[in-house]
Amino acid sequence: MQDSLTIGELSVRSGVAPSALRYYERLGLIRADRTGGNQRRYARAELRRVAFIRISQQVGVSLDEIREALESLPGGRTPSPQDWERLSASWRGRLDERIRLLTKLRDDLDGCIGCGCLSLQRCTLYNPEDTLAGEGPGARLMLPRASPDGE
Amino acid sequence: MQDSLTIGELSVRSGVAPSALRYYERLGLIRADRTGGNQRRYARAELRRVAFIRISQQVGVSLDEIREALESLPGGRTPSPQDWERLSASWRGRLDERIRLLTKLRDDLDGCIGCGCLSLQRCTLYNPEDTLAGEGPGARLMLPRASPDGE
DNA sequence: CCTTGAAATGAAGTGCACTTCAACTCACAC
DNA sequence: GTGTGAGTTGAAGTGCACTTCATTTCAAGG
Repeated sequence: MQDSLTIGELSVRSGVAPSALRYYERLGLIRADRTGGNQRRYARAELRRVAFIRISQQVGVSLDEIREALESLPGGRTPSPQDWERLSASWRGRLDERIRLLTKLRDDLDGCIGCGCLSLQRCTLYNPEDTLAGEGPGARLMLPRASPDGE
Repeated sequence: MQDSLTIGELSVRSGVAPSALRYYERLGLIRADRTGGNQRRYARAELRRVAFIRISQQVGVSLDEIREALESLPGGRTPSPQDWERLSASWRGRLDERIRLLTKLRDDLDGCIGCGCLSLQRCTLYNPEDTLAGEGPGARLMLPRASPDGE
């Protein structure tokens, strides 16, 4: 059991494609040493970073924000469980918020199925102030949303 | 109060940019009549379609699937409340599933914050069988995920 | 040594959901 | 009738998260 992993090994063990790992490195999310022949060798601690990245993505965080979070880890030493705890906890509010909005949407959808409204009137389903912003992909430059009014 | 809307009016009342409305039309999600001068005029019923599109997006459905759903609406007559109810209900399972996965992620994150694991070992956070597939954007062609193993 | 599978690189491509741009035409109030 | 804001089009651009490709180099076993 060596103390470093090739990109192929890290890929298999993390479930992340080699191309994605190289991409993460370009973005500064993970790092690797190089062999004399210029091949990447990952310290075992990188496995945790990759795990953190994938979990964070499920929470709906962008790679750029994940990078910022990872930059707050201590340099020099291997991050402790407490370090990871702090990072994970920082997504907690976001996760709660997403769950809350989605649950609201579900409940409202129930209500609206009952009344069959689905109009833009005052239906709680269609409230831009309270929307799942950044949920999907799509262009980032959006016109400021006008408030919808009655049908 | 006229019975048709210009693209600007539909945009303001739906909160969707004109460019997005044209895009939806190209994809076959909405339709418009044309004036003699080739300008779009939307029937009021299109407002409901746009509302349905935006709500569906919040549920995490792609425009392509939304198009398929909308195609199941009756042609010829204006869709009834029951028609919309049926469509909305068809997203319900998906919404439930998303909420379930996110909630699981939250609970597991709590547990893992306690134990500080965040490894790829057997942490329930990192289970590809039970992932929020299709949550983010990103390329569609993904390598089949290898099962992650212990650190 | 030689072969063979793995790895390296940069550039380009993919998919989604749009937006932006340029050049032009409409519709309507005055 | 004229000006002005709103609308039209196709083509190209944007942002994110990657993948694919072609070409070349490495590493390790036999």
